[in-house]
Amino acid sequence: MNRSKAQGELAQAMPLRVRDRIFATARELFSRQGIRAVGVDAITCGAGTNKMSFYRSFASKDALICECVRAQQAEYWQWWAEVVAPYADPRAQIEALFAASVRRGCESNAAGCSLNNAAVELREAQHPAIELVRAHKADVRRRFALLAGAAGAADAEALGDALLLLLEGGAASLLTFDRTDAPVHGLQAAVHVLLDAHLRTPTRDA
Amino acid sequence: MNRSKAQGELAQAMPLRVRDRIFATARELFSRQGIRAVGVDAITCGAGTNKMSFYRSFASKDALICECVRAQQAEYWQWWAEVVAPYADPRAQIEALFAASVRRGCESNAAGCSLNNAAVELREAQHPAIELVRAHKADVRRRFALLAGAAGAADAEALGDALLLLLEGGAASLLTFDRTDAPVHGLQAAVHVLLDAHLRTPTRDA
DNA sequence: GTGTAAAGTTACCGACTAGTAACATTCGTT
DNA sequence: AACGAATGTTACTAGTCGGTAACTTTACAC
Repeated sequence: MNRSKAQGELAQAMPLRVRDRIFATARELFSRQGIRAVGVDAITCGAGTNKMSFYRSFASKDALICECVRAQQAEYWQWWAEVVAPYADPRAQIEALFAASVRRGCESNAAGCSLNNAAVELREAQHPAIELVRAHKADVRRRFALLAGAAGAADAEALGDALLLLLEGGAASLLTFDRTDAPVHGLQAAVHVLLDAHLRTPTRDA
Repeated sequence: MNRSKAQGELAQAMPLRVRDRIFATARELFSRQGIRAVGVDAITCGAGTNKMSFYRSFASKDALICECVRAQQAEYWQWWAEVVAPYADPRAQIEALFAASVRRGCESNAAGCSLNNAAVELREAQHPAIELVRAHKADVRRRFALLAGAAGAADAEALGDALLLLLEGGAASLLTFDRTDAPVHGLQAAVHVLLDAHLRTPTRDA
């Protein structure tokens, strides 16, 4: 009856509470195999428990999905804050974000942006998780525009959007390219060019 | 018994042959609702026919998916050729491709790149369609590098990859942003900056 | 030890899925 | 008229899915 028996391949060194084990397993499986491809049974089995315990912790699979999206979003902003923290210069912060993003993307098992993937898998329905993803992406866009403005860009929205496009493109490129030579490795160089163009002569003729 | 009876909402003004109607309906539904979300019954019903006729025309749903991907790929290159045709200058061709891409993305009902969406929905399995998507994306990357080289870029791979990243990012941005103000509208400006940076002083010091 | 809360077990429901068998019908060609 | 190919119709299999009911077992607190 010990939890460490071999039934849950993912259940080793996991949080004690069943709910947390289910949640961690779900995030892992969702990101690796996709939301629609992973059933409730697969999650509970992977967490070393059973379906009834699942429905005692979550109202439905959809509710679990929403919670996964919220967690992803929270961790993203935490990651952002940590990456940005060592730098005071906005331009340095931007470059650090992209450097860390390339690292993160290539190290992760997941392909692409898990929030975008969720949006793809859950479209057509007005699935509640999609609104969360939309709101998050709008937040990221706003943050990039703020950073671009702080860096001194004349057109902060334009620079911010260009950066966002590159970031999304980098994640998307990991969907179909081998991470060892994916186009995402050209991200930083492209960002550098964009920053140079938008931030040149910051306080010359004003 | 006339095909024009109301059973197939999509079956009006469609090709005569059942196989073609099924194929057209499948592509429409796949791109709007997703591959996994659309069942064989929904396709055949939308095409104004039935499941048996489906399996007389296609070996399986997976085979149909592969054929849809192949068609998408073929139409993409045809679109590319038509967009590029009016221009002789490689840089003008690149800019035309992005201008047309923004137009295409904002006019289309589909959100994002349908091939990327397929890769998201069919991952985990070594689904045959995914190899087609991979190969196609590698082709696009190669074509961009060739174009960048023809335009006179010192580092054609770098410019080509940067362009590919922007293109993919533009498509991805349509997944979660309203197409009226999605970041994709900044695509051409960003491309212009990148081209200027990579193509400046083309034959000066060589 | 006893009570209580968390978790495990088994069995089930209804809906949906891809795919098939057997048969009936339409339609164009000759 | 007749033939054959394409298509429609109905019914079915077997599996999976999300979700639930009723009950049993564990573990911890007092």
